[in-house]
Amino acid sequence: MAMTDGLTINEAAQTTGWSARMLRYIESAGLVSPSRSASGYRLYGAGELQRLATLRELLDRYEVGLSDIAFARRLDSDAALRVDVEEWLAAAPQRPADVEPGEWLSFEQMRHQRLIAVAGA
Amino acid sequence: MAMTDGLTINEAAQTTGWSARMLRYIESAGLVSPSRSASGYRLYGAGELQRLATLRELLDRYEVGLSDIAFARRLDSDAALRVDVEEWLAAAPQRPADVEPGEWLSFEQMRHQRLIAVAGA
DNA sequence: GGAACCTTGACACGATCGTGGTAAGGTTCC
DNA sequence: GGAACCTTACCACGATCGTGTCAAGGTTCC
Repeated sequence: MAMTDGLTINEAAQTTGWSARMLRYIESAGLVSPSRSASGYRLYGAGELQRLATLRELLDRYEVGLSDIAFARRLDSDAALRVDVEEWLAAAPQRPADVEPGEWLSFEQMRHQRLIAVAGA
Repeated sequence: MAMTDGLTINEAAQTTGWSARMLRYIESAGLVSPSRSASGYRLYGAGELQRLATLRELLDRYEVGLSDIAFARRLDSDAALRVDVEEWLAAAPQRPADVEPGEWLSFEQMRHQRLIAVAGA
């Protein structure tokens, strides 16, 4: 079976500027996972090549790491994580001053308090 | 002048379970920035103590790193970065098999047409 | 004025990230 | 059947992350 369904890893490397080593690494990070031929060869289609090109742009333009994009992907797929991170970030750096020092609110309590504050505002 | 506006760094460390070293590190990561006394001492108020406690919960519960939360914060404050990351992640979640060029070209338009041509060859 | 804090800066260390190699073995093509 | 690919699995290396510790100096409190 000829591999007409996409580029092999070295062809994809040539095309995108990534090294074959990095293409495997990017796959292990869960960012770009090409399909496989019957015998296990990676086959990069137009979609994967596009993603690899824009991934490079993304990293260069914003000076972020692959692990950052991997975390963003995790934020996208794990709703509970996303909500908790968002709520943590949303917590005001300054206090409404009605919190008693000494007893910390759990996430659920904090969420409840914030909902009350929003509803009452 | 007595520091009645908050806990000093070692008091905050005692209270939250973080080490004083880590409180400075967390501040350097832009996650929890206490106010300062006239002479430069960090003063942790109830809000900061709350954030430190929930930060620990967040890291433990999801096994994420401080750098991940710092990146989430950056995502929150940098709209352009957020949009570009979101669009990258949305481009091809999993195995689109055969993608129509018109679909994903909407992101970063013409610049990639050369790539697409090569991929199609 | 001394003890006990606080500050920034530095050195250190294991763990992980981002890369590159190499080795041992299977696949494709001619 | 051999050249040229591909696979996974390792070793290595500098850079950064998450910590601790220590030094040199300023501040607070008694």
